[in-house]
Amino acid sequence: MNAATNTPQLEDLHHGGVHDGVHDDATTLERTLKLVGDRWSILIIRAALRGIRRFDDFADDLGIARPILTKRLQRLVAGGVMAKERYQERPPRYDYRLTPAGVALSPALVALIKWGEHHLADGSAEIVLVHAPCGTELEQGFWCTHCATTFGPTAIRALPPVATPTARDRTKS
Amino acid sequence: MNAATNTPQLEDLHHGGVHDGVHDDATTLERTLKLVGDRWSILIIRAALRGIRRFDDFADDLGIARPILTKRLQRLVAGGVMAKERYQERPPRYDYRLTPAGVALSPALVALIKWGEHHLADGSAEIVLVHAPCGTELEQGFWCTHCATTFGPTAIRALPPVATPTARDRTKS
DNA sequence: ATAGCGAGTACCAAAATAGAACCCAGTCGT
DNA sequence: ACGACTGGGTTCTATTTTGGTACTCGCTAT
Repeated sequence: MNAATNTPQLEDLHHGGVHDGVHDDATTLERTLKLVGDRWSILIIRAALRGIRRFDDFADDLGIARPILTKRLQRLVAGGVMAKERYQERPPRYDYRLTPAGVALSPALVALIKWGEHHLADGSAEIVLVHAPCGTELEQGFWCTHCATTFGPTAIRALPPVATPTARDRTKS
Repeated sequence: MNAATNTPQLEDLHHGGVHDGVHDDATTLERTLKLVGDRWSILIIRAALRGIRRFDDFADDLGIARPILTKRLQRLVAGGVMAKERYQERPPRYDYRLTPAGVALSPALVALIKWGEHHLADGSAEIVLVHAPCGTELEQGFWCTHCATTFGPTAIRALPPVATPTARDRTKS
């Protein structure tokens, strides 16, 4: 097997690999990306985190075509990320707000923002994310409660919850 | 962690606050999403982290149509996430591997994986990410080096880098 | 010479996206 | 009472992006 390559050790990020041809390879990541892995969903979530709730405000703020916005919002609602709520009865009006699951996407958002600011910034960073109470720039990373230490991506390994299926092995020669 | 989920304080995630209507909103996040914000790029990066390097192997592993793969790889290369390298001279052969910037996307990947496992898992988690040295499930989050504490998304605030209102942003009010 | 490999392209059909206009229920100003 | 307005969409068409299969091209090993 091709274990222990010189690459990062995240090498088994989706546990199995060898599939009998079935596409149950629709791993959680793939389904996650189906839900939020397009050019708009993340921006919608960011807008929602900024307090935007109403259809027209999303449309204005994002510059997204309205039919697409409709579909995205529906998908996010179906996926449990946002909830549609009637905020006013008389003329029935609805808005969209993040569910706790939606707010839980913040780490991903932050990771993308920080990555962009670091690796894609034209000139200097546009924004800096800080710890609100003290104003210090926040760090994001991994830590191990057992070792009480932080670490980088190369110290990550992915395990299936129970067993250890072998890594996909495309031994050619 | 995240108390008060219905009033996230990330409300200023891209510093504008009150929106000025201008579309210089091509913020870094938007550019980041243009680069990796589709259904394949993240999966390509995951595959690369698993050690996949060659065109055909990406194609096989992901089940992506080859023309799309070509475009995605080109885009990732152009964006500095991956590098195309000749790994053999005689019949000139190239492969693609992550740059450090590409590896730096791991936090985003991990955030998405963990979110999916937590909020989208059909049944139970498919994989668990662990701290390789000790095997303990990793935590991901934010910390403040000043306060020496960890915190959740509600304690995040976004600031413009120097608090200088970058003239173009002030043009409206 | 021919079969095969690796890394793509060419070509076409199907789907998603963008943009603008339109719809509908309710409400407000006059 | 009547038209304009508001909020939250839908319909329509044009364009772009995807997906799928087949093919090419340079090279090598048989």
